[in-house]
Amino acid sequence: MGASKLINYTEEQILVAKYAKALSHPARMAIMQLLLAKQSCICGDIVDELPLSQSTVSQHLKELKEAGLVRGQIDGVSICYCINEPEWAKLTDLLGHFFEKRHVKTSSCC
Amino acid sequence: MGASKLINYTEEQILVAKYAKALSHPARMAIMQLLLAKQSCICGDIVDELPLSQSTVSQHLKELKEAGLVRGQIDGVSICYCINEPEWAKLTDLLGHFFEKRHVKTSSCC
DNA sequence: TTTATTAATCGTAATTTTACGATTGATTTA
DNA sequence: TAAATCAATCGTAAAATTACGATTAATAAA
Repeated sequence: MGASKLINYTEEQILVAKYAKALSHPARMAIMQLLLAKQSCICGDIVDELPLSQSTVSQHLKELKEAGLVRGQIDGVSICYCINEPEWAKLTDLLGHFFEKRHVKTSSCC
Repeated sequence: MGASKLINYTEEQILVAKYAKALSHPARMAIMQLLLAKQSCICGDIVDELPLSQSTVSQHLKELKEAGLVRGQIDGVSICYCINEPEWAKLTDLLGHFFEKRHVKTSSCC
């Protein structure tokens, strides 16, 4: 009965960390807010709104896509980006649960 | 007139990104969950619960402290860690607002 | 006072992230 | 078909992150 040493992290910890990492850069936050507000947006417009080069924005978009938060669809010469709604709902649920108002029963030690 | 190019990110984007970054590693998520569940915890016990060396855990704790999410207090030879409640409330509000259920008026483009 | 315990910091190496310009590939327009 | 447009990818450099063992500093116990 000593303290059992966790060998691995929980699925929840890994998943939340993954989402948090996707949102851990102001540029990616800005992209997400843009898409959440605008419903959809072509890549060029996103580049125009950010103080970064086209290739750098493309890299950030790739990270958001890889985290599953964003989807892109060809629209002529352009690519139209939008929120991946089911995944976003999943993230909302997960974080909503994690960040819900907590009850501090007693004052903490510090 | 043409699209105005953002020179900087908003305060909200920078702040949320900062919090997200603090939570963007499974070890730091594990620490936060531990403290949220236990109210407080001495450093050694956190080390015991994680599959990492003492120095690495200390580094993660430092990052959480620097993000303002966690506070530590000397307790004899040990250090007692706990959630920084006011800051956590701030984060909860901010993220709660950001991750609140959104209304998708029309189907997205992709 | 000496020894033991606890956690922060130092030094270091490997990996990842961030950013850019240049190039490529795909599609649309002339 | 040729030229133009748009966004992904490549190549690269600089910086940050992650991890560890070793050392240090501070307190407690012997």
